[in-house]
Amino acid sequence: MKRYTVTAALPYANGPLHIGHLAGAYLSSDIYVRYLRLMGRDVAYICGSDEHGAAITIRAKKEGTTPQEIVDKYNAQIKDTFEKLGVSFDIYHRTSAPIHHETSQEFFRILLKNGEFEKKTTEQYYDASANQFLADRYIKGTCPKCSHDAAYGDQCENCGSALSPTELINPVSSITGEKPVLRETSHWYLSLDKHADWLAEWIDTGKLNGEQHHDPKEWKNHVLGQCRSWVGDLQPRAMTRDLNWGIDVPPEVEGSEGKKLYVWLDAPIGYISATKQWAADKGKDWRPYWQDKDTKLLHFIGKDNIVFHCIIFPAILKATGDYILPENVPANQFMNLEGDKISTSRNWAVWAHEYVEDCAESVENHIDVLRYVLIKNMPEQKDSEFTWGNFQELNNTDLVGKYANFINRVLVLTNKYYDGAVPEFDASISVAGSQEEGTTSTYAAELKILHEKLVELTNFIEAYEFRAALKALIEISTLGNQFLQFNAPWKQIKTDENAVKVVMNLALQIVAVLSVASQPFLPFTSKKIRELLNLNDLQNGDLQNILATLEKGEALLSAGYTINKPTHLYTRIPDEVIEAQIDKLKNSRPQSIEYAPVKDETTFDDFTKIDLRTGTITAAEKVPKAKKLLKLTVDLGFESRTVVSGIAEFYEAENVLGQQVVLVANLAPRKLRGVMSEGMILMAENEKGELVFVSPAEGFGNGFVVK
RNA sequence: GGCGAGGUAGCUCAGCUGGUUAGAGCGUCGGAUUCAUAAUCCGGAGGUCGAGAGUUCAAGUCUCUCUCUCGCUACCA
Repeated sequence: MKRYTVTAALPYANGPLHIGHLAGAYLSSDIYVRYLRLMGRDVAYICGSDEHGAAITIRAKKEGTTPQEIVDKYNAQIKDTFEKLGVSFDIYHRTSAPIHHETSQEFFRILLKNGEFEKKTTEQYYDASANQFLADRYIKGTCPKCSHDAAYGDQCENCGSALSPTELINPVSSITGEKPVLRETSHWYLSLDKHADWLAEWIDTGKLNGEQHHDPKEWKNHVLGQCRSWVGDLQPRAMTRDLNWGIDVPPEVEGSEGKKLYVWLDAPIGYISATKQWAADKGKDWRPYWQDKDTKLLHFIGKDNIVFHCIIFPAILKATGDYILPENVPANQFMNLEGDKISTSRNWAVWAHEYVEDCAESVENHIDVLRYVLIKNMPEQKDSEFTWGNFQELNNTDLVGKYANFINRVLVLTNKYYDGAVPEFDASISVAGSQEEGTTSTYAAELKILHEKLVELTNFIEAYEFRAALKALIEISTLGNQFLQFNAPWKQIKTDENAVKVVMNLALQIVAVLSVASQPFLPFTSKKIRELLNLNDLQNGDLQNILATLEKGEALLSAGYTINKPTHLYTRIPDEVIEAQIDKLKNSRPQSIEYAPVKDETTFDDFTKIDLRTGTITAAEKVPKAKKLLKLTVDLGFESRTVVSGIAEFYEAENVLGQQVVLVANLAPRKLRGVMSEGMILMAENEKGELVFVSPAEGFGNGFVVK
């Protein structure tokens, strides 16, 4: 392989990063890329902000500002956070950049020219005063079937009929309240179905155009599973939208006015435009990084993005021609936090930018500690869990106890016995072996073992097994600790000074290896160890160099070389720091609960049209083939009703018997999953979407009016 | 309900194409040691591998059924 193009998922520029993001796509890619560079490989590490789409417009409206200000704010914040965390992108770009707009439009032009699009014209309602097309659910009107006057453009709530907006009588825009006009709108659909066959073969066998492109066994199980479940049923997908915040469809294309590119013809192409910008900045040619078959393309993402990176984007790349396809998409699953899902709206998260500030004082070497804990718990094969208790434990045992302690004891002894100089030694003197207590070994044999351990670590990285690689790193320090323990130089120094020189020289070589091997995982620590050893900062290719040196049986630090005095790389984290973080998390309420806005004013007369009655549930059963629905029988005193209610996630059928409820008694009946529902039970819903019955006082009686 | 991924020692997880007494780290118990940030090193205990059935000389590993968790999806009047 001549070169690598490594991408990390583009963060959406409408909020800050949390630990789940880091554990998902960014630390894994950063480890991999740092490793590639240390191996002297040619690599472009690409990322940037995804800055288009409706969510950003909506957020801008909510905050009373412009989309541009939103994306400027979060782009700057995210970029800053990545830098502080040591995520070593070659470029962190943004999709609002002109070069990206041009690149995306160019893709559109080529796809159009290649006949990959199918243009479909439909009539859609257009709100002239809001100056935009209206999505179906933003249109209200009178239902042609039951004359209900508040039917939505896709469905009538009253009779349950599926509608199309053009069927509505007297349609009204829910944005402005004005009458929308019908306008023809055309969109370009990518014919994904035409690509189904080669995609299926490519996913299943790794073959592309009859040649072996990659080994599917190297892909993760859950990634392959997802892909296979999608590739069987591919439909044409619209690649344009009627939006006002995004990339214009090329203006010379007929009917392009007001059309924007769909996010999947925008965001992933951001990888390419970012590469172009990076290449231009460096005076390089971008093309080989995306078009040369000797380039290995890798997408690091979270599991929510699998389908797009494994199906849709490859289809786009191949349909455009000239482009290479990803050789692997090592997607991670999700990281939970303290037993619960990470949630932005519930503010249940450890925010990266807050950690960077908060723990700078309380946790020594805090960035690398976080990196260590997140990598150690990376959700590689299944969802994983971050807890502050585990954070403390890993810091105190692995980093302080094993890793930093080993380095510290070597440096202390070297300074004590040899005034900081790497000792000369006699290679023929045998020492205790590091592998098992009571064995004897030689300097050369131990150096060989060290080399093997290092190779093992690199193999894990090559296989995208970063947790295992990190474990291998700690095992190198354990190897060192065992070696010291078995040889006990602090005793030996009194009896056999020459043997101690062999031991200490080798121990120093282990520290030197750690200074390099740590770099992909713990870059700040690596730099500090280099300083302690009085070595230069690492250069590209250094890992490859030390592997070659060790393989030849040569030392990394030569005798007589002088190192510095030790300092503590990590320190124990006391309980108070952890308790403070847990308190912070548990006391953090959502910054703003998203209360539903109060609806438009209504009249007393309108309100009295609704007939609310007290009732009691007398029978309940689950509706088959539905997760949320219970079929209930409600006693209204004068009659009994069958009601289907979406409460099965919160109430078991047997537990609602006898439950007193308030029922909307004059609601038009509607079929739900094949069962006719004759009314609606009133429920209160909180910000988490949890439902609870709204009930009269116990024993009040059935059939009475609620007003 | 459909599809996908998971359910392995107290905790966090490894176990590739089925093959000797099921592994690691942490925690726990016991011991050694003092160069080191009460860190290190050695040893012990601890699992009917979600449940049940089947295939096989042999199953954590394959098949079927069920069950729980997570994600996507349908369903919430």
